[in-house]
Amino acid sequence: MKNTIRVERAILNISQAELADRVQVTRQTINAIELEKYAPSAVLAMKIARVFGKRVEEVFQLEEGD
Amino acid sequence: MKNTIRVERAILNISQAELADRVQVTRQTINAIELEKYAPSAVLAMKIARVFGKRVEEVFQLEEGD
DNA sequence: TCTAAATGTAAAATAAACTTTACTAAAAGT
DNA sequence: ACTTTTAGTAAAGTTTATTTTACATTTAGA
Repeated sequence: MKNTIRVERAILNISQAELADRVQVTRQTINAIELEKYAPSAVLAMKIARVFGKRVEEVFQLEEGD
Repeated sequence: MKNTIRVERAILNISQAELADRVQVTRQTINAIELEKYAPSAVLAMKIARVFGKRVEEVFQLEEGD
């Protein structure tokens, strides 16, 4: 699954650690998702989208293999 | 996490098995999510919402504890 | 340049999602 | 009433997400 977390973070100008803090996960979890090492849970995806003031589908996009 | 899968299924008039089939999981997985025994992955949540022609946030809602 | 902040990474452990098989019960159709 | 479809459940197993600790690298600022 693709995502635009890096771009959204840049817009808000917040670090991975700051985002992690706001959605209550570790910094490593945000890093792994941002680098697409794995896909988040729906709960986490929704929290992240909410921080960015966007819909889940605007931040995360399904890919072929998903 | 709450969801309106049952209602959306009723609108489309499809069974849990039919939905499971369309999003490529087992019937038990749909049943468990529908009964809120656990929350789906983001990938699955997006596929389910897509079947219903709705946004993820329209089908799934974060709760206090999430 | 020196330092601090931010990011990338990795291994081991835990938790949570999902599968498989299988059985029960309810609901709907005939 | 009988049969079929749909839904609920459960235990054991596999896979994936997330945490923890820790260290290395890059970026930015003073």
